[in-house]
Amino acid sequence: MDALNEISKIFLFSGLNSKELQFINDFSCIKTFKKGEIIFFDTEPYNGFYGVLDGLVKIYKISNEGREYIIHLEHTGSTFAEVPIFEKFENAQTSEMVYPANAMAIEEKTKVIKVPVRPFIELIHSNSDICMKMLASFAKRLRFLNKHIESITLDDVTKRLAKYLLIETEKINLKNNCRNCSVIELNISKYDLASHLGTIIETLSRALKKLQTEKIIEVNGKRILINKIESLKSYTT
Amino acid sequence: MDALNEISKIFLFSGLNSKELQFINDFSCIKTFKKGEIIFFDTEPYNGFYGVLDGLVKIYKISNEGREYIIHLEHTGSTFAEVPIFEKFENAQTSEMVYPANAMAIEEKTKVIKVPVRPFIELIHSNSDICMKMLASFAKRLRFLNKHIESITLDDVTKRLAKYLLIETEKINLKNNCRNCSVIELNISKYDLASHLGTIIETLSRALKKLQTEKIIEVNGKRILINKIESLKSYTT
DNA sequence: CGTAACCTTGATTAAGATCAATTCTCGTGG
DNA sequence: CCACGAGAATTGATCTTAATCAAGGTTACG
Repeated sequence: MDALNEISKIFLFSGLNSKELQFINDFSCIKTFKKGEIIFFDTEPYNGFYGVLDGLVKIYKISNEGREYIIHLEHTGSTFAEVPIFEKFENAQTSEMVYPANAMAIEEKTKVIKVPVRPFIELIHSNSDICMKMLASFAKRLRFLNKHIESITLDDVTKRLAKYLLIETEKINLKNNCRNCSVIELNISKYDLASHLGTIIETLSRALKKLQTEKIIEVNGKRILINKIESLKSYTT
Repeated sequence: MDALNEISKIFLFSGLNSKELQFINDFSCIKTFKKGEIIFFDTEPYNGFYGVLDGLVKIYKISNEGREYIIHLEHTGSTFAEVPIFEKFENAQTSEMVYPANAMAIEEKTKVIKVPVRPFIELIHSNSDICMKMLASFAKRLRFLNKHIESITLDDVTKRLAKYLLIETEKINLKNNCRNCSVIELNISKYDLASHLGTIIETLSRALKKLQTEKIIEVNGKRILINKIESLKSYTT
């Protein structure tokens, strides 16, 4: 695929003209990671943000006790690690910034683009549309995080799982343009799913079991069949 | 105080010239709330964001079971409920938007300014600086929420409390320009503090007790004396 | 003073983390 | 094609944390 075409897969860059895309392309670099490879650690000095061209990236933290939790899962088109750019803007503490979390490729051949800060700042000043897109993308993430906190604070694990399954079903329906597809193929390991739901694998396993014994879902490895979507929905209220 | 001068207390508007401030002033309205009064509910149709001119505002949600949790506490200078503006931008679902959470004044004579969406969008398009400020403010909030999730997922209540106390101490030191002020005067009720830490008042009470029996702090109503700030810090690691 | 809101303390319970033991799955090499 | 081994997932037993329930104490304020 043509490089500029590929870059425009990133939502943030999707409205740019070819000159602007070329500008991005000149300064950025594209790299492909194996499954399990680290893209950056939360100790590395910050020097640019990333966009997912293909594959799947997990953004996560690890506690002192060694427990991991996943903040975000980033799919094709998403950008990540853009927040520090604008903290720089406010603080001008350019030197001592580090990445805010760890990032790992969790699909084979995950392809990302790395955009350095300086040229991007230039671009953003010359193009107010990209600024608005950035705001929209931040707004979306803020909304997501608020929902996530709400869920972690107020819901038990089974409820959180039910919410996750419904969101995934929604996504699949949207992608396949069907209204009641009922099979979810997990694209992440159960270990990662647990950590994304703010729990551990054993507890996730029991939650899945619970929904299964209630005949709401059927689990078969990474394939989850939704039997009673209405029951699942009533779980989340 | 002069109205324009007052408006410029809002961080987002702090760099605007008097013409722009006048523009904001013409379209916005300023209102003062009593302690405990609701500013908006999460069911109301969305029609603008707010800035705190004076006092303290809690942004919170209530679960079906009636439990409350506080997402943010907004002080003078902060804006809140700006996220939907940019979701509108993306979705154009102008009609069906509601406020994302509830907002309540929790100090007497809390004074807020309400800015309607349309004029603000106009302003933001004509002034790229305000756009960058908005991005900086969103970035700050994203960072805060990520820390918050990390804390809720990985820390126990005492650790969360310790972190809160340290942040407050930091704020007070900054404000009073001293390096080791050791008395915190809580500006919120313990009920609100508990809900802000993602727990309930009884558990908070026990956590405070715990730190007190370890001689790390001394609690006297709303006044908390920090005895051993180093011990407190070591709690948070 | 009296009452309501706020806070503390104790006893009990429930959810989920931890620990430990298997079982399942799948890729690799013999 | 099968056997093996490693990582992934399940299951059970136990323990810890914090929520819930209940009672009593404090404070503020009319």
